[in-house]
Amino acid sequence: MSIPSPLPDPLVELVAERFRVLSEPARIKLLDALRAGPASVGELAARAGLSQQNASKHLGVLHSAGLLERARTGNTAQYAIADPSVFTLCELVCDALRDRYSALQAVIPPPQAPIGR
Amino acid sequence: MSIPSPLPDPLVELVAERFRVLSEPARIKLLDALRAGPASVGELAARAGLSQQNASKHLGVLHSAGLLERARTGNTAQYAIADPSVFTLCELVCDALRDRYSALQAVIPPPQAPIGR
DNA sequence: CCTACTTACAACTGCTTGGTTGTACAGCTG
DNA sequence: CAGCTGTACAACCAAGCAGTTGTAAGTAGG
Repeated sequence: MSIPSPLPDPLVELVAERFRVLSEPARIKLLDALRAGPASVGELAARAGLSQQNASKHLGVLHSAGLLERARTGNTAQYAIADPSVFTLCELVCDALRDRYSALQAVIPPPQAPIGR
Repeated sequence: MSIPSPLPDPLVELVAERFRVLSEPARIKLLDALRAGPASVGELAARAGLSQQNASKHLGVLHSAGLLERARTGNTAQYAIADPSVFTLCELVCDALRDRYSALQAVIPPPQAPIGR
């Protein structure tokens, strides 16, 4: 374990910030869209079902967070994954969610889909 | 890869929600405090440097998210980690952050600590 | 029974931020 | 040069949430 026991405050902030960047459905969709490979803003917006402005905004957030790389080629901007660990994070969460809900499904007489906040 | 390619919307929501729960420094501190083992609200509040009400509130959030287990014994409430995967998540983020900042340190003539938003 | 203690909840405030709208800027094309 | 396309930025509105304050409920102890 290379992590100090009382997490220093600055590290706590950075970790929370990283999670905050990933806490938005639109950004998860964009990252998901990037699983198919690098693409332009318009292409990603289409894949994720977002407006061009909204996609650009969220891509900017992901880029400033260091999760994406940007490459401008002529008139278009190519975004690509800069930190592949985000996929590992998402997979871990998906596994945990699957475990949780399968556990729930084993307990509840399920009347309907468990989705609904 | 057991994860569908265009992530279904409900799953996207759940993943984002999980990250949102982890996107708060106070909650990261509480989880960090729980690395030393289960403890009462007051104890955790002290460890994390939070007020009792604030700690209770955030512990409630973590509990509703399924990350913590609650056990009331007499007058006190014992909270414990229910989903150890959160630690894996935090370690992954810490590693990624370390990589990122070491990469930055290799580029920048570092005048000072790179922490500072 | 009365007091002290621990936990949880409700109300309030201020800040942050997501999505939209409008627009500016840069590059390609004819 | 003019028009079109792709991208980014700024301003606005509305919703959500963190932290505080106050307090209620439940338990243990004298």
